[in-house]
Amino acid sequence: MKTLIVLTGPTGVGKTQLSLQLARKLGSPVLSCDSRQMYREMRIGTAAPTEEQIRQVPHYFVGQLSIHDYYSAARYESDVLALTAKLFQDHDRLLLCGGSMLYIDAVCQGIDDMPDVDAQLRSELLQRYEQNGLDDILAQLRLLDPVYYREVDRKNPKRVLHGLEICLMTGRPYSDFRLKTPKVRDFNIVKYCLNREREDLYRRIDRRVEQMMADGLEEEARSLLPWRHQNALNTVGYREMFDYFDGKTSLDEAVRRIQFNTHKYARKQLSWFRRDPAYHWLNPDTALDIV
RNA sequence: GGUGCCAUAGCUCAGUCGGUAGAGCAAAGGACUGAAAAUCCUUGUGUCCCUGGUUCGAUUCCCGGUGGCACCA
Repeated sequence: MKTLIVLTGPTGVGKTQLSLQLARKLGSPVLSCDSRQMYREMRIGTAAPTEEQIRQVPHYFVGQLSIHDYYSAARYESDVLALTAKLFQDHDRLLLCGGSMLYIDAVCQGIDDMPDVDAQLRSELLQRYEQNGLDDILAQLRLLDPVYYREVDRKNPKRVLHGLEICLMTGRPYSDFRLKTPKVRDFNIVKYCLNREREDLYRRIDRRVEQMMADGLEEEARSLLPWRHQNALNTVGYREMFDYFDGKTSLDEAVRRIQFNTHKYARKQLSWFRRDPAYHWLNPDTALDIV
């Protein structure tokens, strides 16, 4: 039986470093699971693996997209499954490493079958929401899908909007598609989550942000400014720089806010991982012997 | 040395016409199925700088002290 080893943990905990060592030990490439390192224009601000690191160990799903491309957790699921089907032919164990929670779950449990969102419908609904407010959207969702209306977080525009999108696109209630039935994979999955003392983690994050600045985050962000409204750029490290370019903050403030927002993101990741009892929790400094 | 202003949550500050106080940020927890580094929800007891006075009652008013800032010498 083939095995997929999932290595995750909050941002800045040391996944990349460990994944290189583990991959070498396993003789596996790294299947990256980071929804932002996939964009080739965003190397510095996402702390993507360097060319040198990629030379040491082959990586998939790093820099394969442009910020202008549409992508989603569901596409990631099918891309990864297609790849593992191929790679498992001459590997017994493969390493999947990254911190994008939903993407990990998409691979491990699957995502219910549902049509891709139509870009035009999305922008129309978004405009309607901005003009008329969420109540207008909610009212229609209530008519078209009372089941989801009851369950959904009615204060969360993204959830509400997406529910209505699917209803309008398919003519069927969103809840008909949203079955939440876990898919069974034809390989084993072993899940590891790295963690550190909170203070230690934050210190590493803060230092990493300073390193990004030294590596040219400001220039990278400035070069992407014309496309700031692309979803890919709605990302910690870029938004704060855009605010700085707008004159809303000083550069020092922008850096501090990147650090704080990265702390927040790390906490959010931990809260997701804690919920999943399948994880084995590891200290990054002593984790090498798991394989 | 003189005068003025300030001293309240980890930080920046608001406020109490005298009845022991609240925002933003930080921090902490949670939700999460095609935008997910996104989006959304919850959590605020702190010698209100110190001593004394007035008062039933002072963080609030008054005297003095300490520290900071500004201006004048």
